[in-house]
Amino acid sequence: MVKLEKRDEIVRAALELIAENGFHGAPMAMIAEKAGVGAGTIYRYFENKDVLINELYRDLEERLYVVLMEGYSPEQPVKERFIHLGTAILRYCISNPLDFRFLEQFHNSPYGVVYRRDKMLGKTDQKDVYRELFEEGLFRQVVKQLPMVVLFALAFGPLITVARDHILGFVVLDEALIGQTIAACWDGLKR
Amino acid sequence: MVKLEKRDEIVRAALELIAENGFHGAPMAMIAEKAGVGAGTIYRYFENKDVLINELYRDLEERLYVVLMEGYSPEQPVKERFIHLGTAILRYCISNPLDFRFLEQFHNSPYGVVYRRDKMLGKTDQKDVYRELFEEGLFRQVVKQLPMVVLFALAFGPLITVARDHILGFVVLDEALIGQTIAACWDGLKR
DNA sequence: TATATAGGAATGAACATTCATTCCATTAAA
DNA sequence: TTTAATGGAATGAATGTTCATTCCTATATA
Repeated sequence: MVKLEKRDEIVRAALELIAENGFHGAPMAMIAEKAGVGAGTIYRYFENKDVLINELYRDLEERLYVVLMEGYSPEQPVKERFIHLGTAILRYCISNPLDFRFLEQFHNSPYGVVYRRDKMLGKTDQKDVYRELFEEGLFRQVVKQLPMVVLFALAFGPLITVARDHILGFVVLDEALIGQTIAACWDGLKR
Repeated sequence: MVKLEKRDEIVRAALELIAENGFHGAPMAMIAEKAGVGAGTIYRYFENKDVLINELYRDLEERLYVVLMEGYSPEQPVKERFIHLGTAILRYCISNPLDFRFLEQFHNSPYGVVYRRDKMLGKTDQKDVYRELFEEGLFRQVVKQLPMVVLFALAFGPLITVARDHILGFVVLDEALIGQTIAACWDGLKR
C-alpha cells in the first residue's frame, strides 16, 4: 500500500535528519523534501511534529526490543543474560548509528524526560527485561544490593558512553573490545 | 564594578533557563528579562548567543576543576585518587543541579561534540587529571588494559547517569550511596 | 556639554502549520 | 468500451509566530 510507504519515507527522513543534525536541524520542510513528499503531506500522517517524533521513538524502541530478545533465554544464569543483552545493545547501536543518535537526542530532551517519568510511574505497560533481570540478580544475591536505578547506571551508563564514542570515531569497538567492555560492566555490577 | 555584575547576571540567567528548559527554552529576550537588563544589553557583553553559551561553559568547567582539585593529592594511590575525583564530581553535580543540567545539555549538543573533538585532537591545552590518572593506572597495571576512552566510559558513564537520576528525582543519593556507587565503578575499572 | 552605556521597539530570517487548489484512482454513466 | 463524475490524497504557497540581532532613543557619567 502506498499509504504505508509514504509514512515510512517520512519517518525515515525524520530519523536521518534528527540523528545527524538534532531536532534543530530538522525542519518539517526539510523532512518533507528528503522524504520526497510535499510539506503538507506530513500532516496527513502525523498531527504535528511532536506526534511524528514520538511515533518515531516508539518504532525504534520496538525494533530494539525485538533485537534484544533474539536468542534471549530466561533460563540462563543472570550473568549470561546480562552479557547477552549488553552485547545485543552495543552491536545494535554500532550497526545502526542513526537509530542510536536519535535515541540519544530523544532521551536528552524534554520528550525523553516526560517519557521516562511516565515509565517510572508505570503509565506504560511494556515488559521490562532489564528490570526483571536485575530483580532476579538481587534476589539470588549475584549483583550488589543497590537501588535499581543505580544498577541501571552501572550496567548501561558505560555502554551508552562507549557507543557514542565509537560513532563519533573516538574509538573503534571490535568484537573483542565489546566483550571486554561488557565484562567490565559486569565486574561493576556483581557482588 | 557594575559592568561585571551585569555580565554575571546575564550568565546566571542563561544558566538557569538553559538548565531548566534546554537551549530551546532560553530565548535571548527571556534571558534578558531574567537578568533584569534590556535585550540589547546582552550584546554589549557577548557578541552573540553562541559566544554567551561557550563562555558560560568555560566558566563552569573552570569552577568544577577547582572543586575537583580541592584536597587532591597526586601522591596517593590510583584507587584513592579515583575515589576522590568521583566523589567530588558526584557531590558537585548533586549540590549544583543547574550546573549539571547545563553541562549535560551542552555535551549533548553540537557545541559539545565540536568541543570534544577539539579536545581529543589536543587543540586545547588544559591539563587533564583523569587522563593522567588512568595513564598511571595503566602503567602500574592496576586498571584493565583498555583504551582510554573505554576507561572513561566505565568510570564516568555510571556517575553521569546516576547524577541525572538523582536530580530528576528517580533516586536519592546520600553519602552512603555515593560511596557505594563509586566503589562499584572502581570494581569495573580495576584489573 | 560631550561621551559612553542601557534599553527595548523594530527588523528580518526561520520555522511549523494551514488551506485552497490540483491530481489521481475508482466508480458510474453512456 | 469509452467518457464523465466523485472524493480522498497530495501539494506547496501563504500565514502567523518565534526568535536572534540591530539600531535609535533615552539616560547616566565625565
